[in-house]
Amino acid sequence: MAGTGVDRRELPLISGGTVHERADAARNRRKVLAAAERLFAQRGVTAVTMDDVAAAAGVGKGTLYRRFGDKSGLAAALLDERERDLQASLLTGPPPLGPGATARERLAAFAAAYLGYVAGHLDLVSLSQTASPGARMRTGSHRLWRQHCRHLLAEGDVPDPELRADVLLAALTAEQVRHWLADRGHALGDLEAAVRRLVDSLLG
Amino acid sequence: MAGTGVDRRELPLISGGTVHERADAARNRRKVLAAAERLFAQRGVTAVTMDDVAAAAGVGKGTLYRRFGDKSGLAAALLDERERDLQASLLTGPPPLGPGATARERLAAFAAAYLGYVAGHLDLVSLSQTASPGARMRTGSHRLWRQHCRHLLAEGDVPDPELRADVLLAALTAEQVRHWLADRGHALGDLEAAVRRLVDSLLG
DNA sequence: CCTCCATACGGACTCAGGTCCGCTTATAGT
DNA sequence: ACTATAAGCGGACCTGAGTCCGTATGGAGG
Repeated sequence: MAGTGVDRRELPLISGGTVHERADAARNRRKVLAAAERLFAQRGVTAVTMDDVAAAAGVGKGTLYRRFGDKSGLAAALLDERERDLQASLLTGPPPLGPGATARERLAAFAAAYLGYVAGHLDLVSLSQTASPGARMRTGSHRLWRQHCRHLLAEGDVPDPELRADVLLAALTAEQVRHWLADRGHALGDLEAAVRRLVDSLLG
Repeated sequence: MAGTGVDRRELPLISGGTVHERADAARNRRKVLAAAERLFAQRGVTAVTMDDVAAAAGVGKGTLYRRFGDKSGLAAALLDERERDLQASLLTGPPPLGPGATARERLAAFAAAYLGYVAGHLDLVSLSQTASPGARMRTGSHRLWRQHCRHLLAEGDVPDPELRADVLLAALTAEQVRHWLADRGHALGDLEAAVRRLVDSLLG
């Protein structure tokens, strides 16, 4: 979570708790995110190239790549802000998403909420997951979702909680959700109900 | 299953039950598959470009793409033959893979066998699944695996058999399996056992 | 205020996947 | 055998992702 893109070397948390980011760099980062958001909204994610973003932001391509690593990093950075709400709800929000409900209830609530999040930003999430193979696992936020699921599954005293956390998240990939919604024509509500039942099964 | 690549218009089954394939076309198809197999074995899948394959096969790039659609199609064609064994076992082989065992036993056996198949051809399967987004769902063989799972799950009287079939296959994506094996350092045997337990949960 | 250099910039360049289209040829029909 | 024609061929070409490297500059230390 946190970092607004960038691979390994940590950089400013989103709020700007600057460890040492040059002013021009911060300005460019903001320009790029704003331009990307606008272009994606206007033309659709797939129709926008990295050159487009760079040009619209009035920035060189190198800058773009230095900041965000690759296209999926840019998508992750844009999603970062939107994930914040969900993440906060999990950690400190009211039940059933936050602490206070049973592990079973919390996991079902998480799965439903995560499904909604993915469905609500399909293209962006898809991009962040599929731009490069294995990108999905490497996002900071993925680690958080994963840990949350693992934790709740372990509380439920299920075998292989870690692996089942991966299974649950693998089931809710952007491409999988897209397939259910678009190719299979399922309604989001039906999916949500089915996913809740699935969680129930996973918890034995 | 069946088609040796090619997008929509069906073409010769692998054995060559020619619906109408020109002799030179068949020859080129074989040359390409042979060259691709050799190059992939020699240099590793990711280090081989489509130009390499075309050149090694003594064929133009256009021919390559006409035959196999895209890189993932080429991978699928190469896997085709290796899938055949597993597919035959499911349909007509001895239990527990084939008919004769309980749905639960058969599904556990399938999951374990499929895991082994994916792990045994990680790079190729990965390529066939990730070359283009959504490629995974569109393979002929995927439909077969899916239907098989759906069928067994339905026999087990589980809710949402179709969706759970997708979940099971989503859990056994090449990238996911690679992550478990390489990044997480799990042993294939442990994974197999865990996947069997997972199937048990899925069947209530 | 000045200097210095780590940090950042930008755009030319490389590389690989995928498309296009004019030419060639296998083969069905006569 | 002889066409006519649909199927196939090949490689030049296009596009877009990601890299490289010479140049510019923010800002810390003097």
